[in-house]
Amino acid sequence: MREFMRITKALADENRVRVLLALKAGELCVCQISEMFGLAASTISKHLSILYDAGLIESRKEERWVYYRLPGKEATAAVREAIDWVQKSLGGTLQAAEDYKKLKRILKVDPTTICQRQLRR
Amino acid sequence: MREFMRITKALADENRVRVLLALKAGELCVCQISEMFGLAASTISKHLSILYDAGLIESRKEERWVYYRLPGKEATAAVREAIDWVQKSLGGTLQAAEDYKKLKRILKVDPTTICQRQLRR
DNA sequence: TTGACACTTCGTCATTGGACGAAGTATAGT
DNA sequence: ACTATACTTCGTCCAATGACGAAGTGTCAA
Repeated sequence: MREFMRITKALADENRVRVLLALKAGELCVCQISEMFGLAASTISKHLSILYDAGLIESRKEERWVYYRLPGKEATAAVREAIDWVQKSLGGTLQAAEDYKKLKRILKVDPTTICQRQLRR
Repeated sequence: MREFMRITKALADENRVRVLLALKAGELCVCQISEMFGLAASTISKHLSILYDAGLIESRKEERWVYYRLPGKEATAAVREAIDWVQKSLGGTLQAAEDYKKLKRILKVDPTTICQRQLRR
């Protein structure tokens, strides 16, 4: 029950759901997600920690960056079903399409440039 | 997206999830649910309205009572999958078993008696 | 070793959410 | 018609949530 409620609470925020949808395309670092949503890095970091605590994402540290991704097969059934449900319900929506478009633009540039660009605002 | 978020927010409260589990056993009126959770009728009514707005339950008025139940086949895919996910993830938990036990005791008495009993506290 | 940078944690603030009781609505029984 | 009852709505309270910037941590480059 506790695990399940952590998942439902994690899914009860639109930005976090959009992160899950975006990660379908592959792993992303915090600054890329931050750029994508136009939210402060600290805000994104908090969202990611909530998704992480729910088991909905995994992370990997490489050099200066922390990359987040969807979990593999070691995920619990509840987690796998939650992610499938999100993808199935929203994968084809306008919001997902727009996010994906924006994401592609961000992925064209390497992380270093993206993150430096953020500082200039 | 809006429909989906209404569902996830509705599922982000433990009491509401427990209501969904309880409704697996059949339709229930507000006073029965109120008795089951030991919460004020107004609180339960609010919870039920949130589940209702998300499409996760339906209602039927009969005489003095309003009965709530899980939706039938006319429910959207997102709703059906959400309910299946809840049942599958939590149907076998201790919490669900305890709730079911308490529910059976409540269902033995007819609604009139239950609701009158509440007033005496 | 010093500075830049990616990220996290902390403190603050405004908003939302869940609880209650009181008041309002609708229906049944006398 | 009046009262009781089942539920909903409203107003209020406190706790939880999401946003931010500032400060802290760890890593890389000069």
